[in-house]
Amino acid sequence: MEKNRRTVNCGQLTIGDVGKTVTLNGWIHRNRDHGGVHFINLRDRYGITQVVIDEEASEDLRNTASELKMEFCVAAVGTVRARPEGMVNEDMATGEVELAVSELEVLNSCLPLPFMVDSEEEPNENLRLKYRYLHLRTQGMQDRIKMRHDATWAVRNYLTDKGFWEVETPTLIKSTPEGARDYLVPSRVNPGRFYALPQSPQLYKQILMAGGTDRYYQIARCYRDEDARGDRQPEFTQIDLEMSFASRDDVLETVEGMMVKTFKDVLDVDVPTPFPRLSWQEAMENYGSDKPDLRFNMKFQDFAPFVSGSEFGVFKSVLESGGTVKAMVVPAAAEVYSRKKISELEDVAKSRGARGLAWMKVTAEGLDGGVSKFYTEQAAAIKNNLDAKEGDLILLMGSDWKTAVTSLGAVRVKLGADLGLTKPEEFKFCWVIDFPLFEKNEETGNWEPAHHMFSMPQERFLDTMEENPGEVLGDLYDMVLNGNELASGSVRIHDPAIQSRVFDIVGFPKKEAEERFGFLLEAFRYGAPPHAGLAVGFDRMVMVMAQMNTIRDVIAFPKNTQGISPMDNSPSPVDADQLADLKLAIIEEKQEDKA
RNA sequence: GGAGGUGUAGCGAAGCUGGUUAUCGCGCCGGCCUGUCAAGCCGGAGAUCGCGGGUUCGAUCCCCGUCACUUCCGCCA
Repeated sequence: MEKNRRTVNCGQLTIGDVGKTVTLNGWIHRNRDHGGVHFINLRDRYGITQVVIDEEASEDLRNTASELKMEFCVAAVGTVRARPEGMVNEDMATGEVELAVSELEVLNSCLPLPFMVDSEEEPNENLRLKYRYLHLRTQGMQDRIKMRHDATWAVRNYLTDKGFWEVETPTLIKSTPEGARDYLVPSRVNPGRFYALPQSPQLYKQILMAGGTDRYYQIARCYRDEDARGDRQPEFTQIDLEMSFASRDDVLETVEGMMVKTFKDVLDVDVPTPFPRLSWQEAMENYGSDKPDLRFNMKFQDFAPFVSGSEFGVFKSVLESGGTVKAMVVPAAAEVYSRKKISELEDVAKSRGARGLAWMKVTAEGLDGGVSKFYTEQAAAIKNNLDAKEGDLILLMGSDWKTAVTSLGAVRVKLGADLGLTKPEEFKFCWVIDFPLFEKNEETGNWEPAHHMFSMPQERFLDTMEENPGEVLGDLYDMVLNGNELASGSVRIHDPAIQSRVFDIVGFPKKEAEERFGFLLEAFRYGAPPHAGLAVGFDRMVMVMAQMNTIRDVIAFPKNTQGISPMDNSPSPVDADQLADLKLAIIEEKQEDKA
């Protein structure tokens, strides 16, 4: 390699380099053999340079050139020359020049490709993952991997400027079964015992606060053994941070600044601050989601005032049983949405537990179609009250509150996509705050932490939180971007007395608490400072920045939805010896079809 | 665990209501070609239509089952 090592890269030659003798290393991107003259587009990470083997070239050289195939890795030595008049390629950074080759060395050949590295058409995802090294060569992946790097760089710069220290925390930790399932790692030295991979560095970062670190961050890998989605896979990356003596607003402002800096540095996009703040209640009432997509409006409105004056019984009984009836006006959708398409929307609502989806279309005269016949008398009032205009579609949802808003919320999301209201190049941040601290488990009737047990109840609930846990709001906050939950955090409990009361409310035995995270509780008894923090889903953030639909497109080596890596075929069985070392045995699943 | 979608040469797709020699583009192989840049022209190879069963005179097409991928629900402190 020493001999034909590159002296320049494939993206840097310009007209000013004409006459120089240089060496390029790269891949055969395109190969155009005209019989006489032979053109090669040589590609590396930095760009593409046209390499020319002239007719006058030596037989040796011409033979070598004719052997070249797609994605061969080669070294080309030659002289930079200006392209002939009229032959300049305006679309190439190096389009004014070309390399007249004097020596060509094949550094490595390439098998026939399973798919075209340069194609407009992407092969299916499984193939992309199997041959990840090839897919990583594509411009799209190169751009996204760079974007991801740029984003980490911006984040590290910003947080360092703000006085944060990056501290690593263990990845072999104690298993804490609440929350997501843990990935377990057996201990050979301590047979029968297991480490867990961290779902987040939560406990450690709080202890860092107790340890006087004051401001901590970490670009941390986290692991959760749950089924994958487009925005979720077994291992993912968080920008985890925590601040001592900080209020909620300190954290929100710090993170807003981090987003501003990151979007500016990486995309040259100016993100306006402060981000709008919605209470969880508002988000649910208006958008039916705790991660509302604010790129389009279509807020829900209360339809209850029109229910009693109508013969439509379904909504009446909903209200009588304490439920909610919501209306959503879809602008200019009456024409586009046929019965069939509305029934598709209804299916979405049903998948979220709704019994149905009522609708009517707004005409110049009044209301038409669907359930409109029940509301003819109130048509004018409805139009006026809901601010619905001719050609609009009104969707109505009646159910218990939670089902009503969440199912209509799902419909809203689908409409946003179908109507082209969710432009990927638009970035609408918001904060969702004031989450309930406790949720009732409908099956057991017990109170459970909505986030985790270390989040602080808001001060006004402190005296009375035992009386009605369901009404207690926590100092919790989520950052939402374009309908994606991008970050989540809270002000933490640092007072052992309050912590103990929270454990009591969720019925978490003191003994068990001491066993699981006694070390944290103990730390709090040694003058731990008040602190607050949050974690940003880094993969999701880069996904939105790169305008992709799945985090797998911004992760170099992702797993598929089955948790499998098609490239290296993990997870895989292990040798009996390995299991024996760990004192583990595999339980074979029973064949149930034997009768 | 559940619901939907997809599965046709190496890749991306077409194949409408059952009858085709299973089509097209890219790639691959061979040949021609002095200025291309998604080069062009001529020729060629390459497909048990995911797999298994069924209906039918006949199935890529219809039905059932199954597998893989994917989207969503459940799950994700």
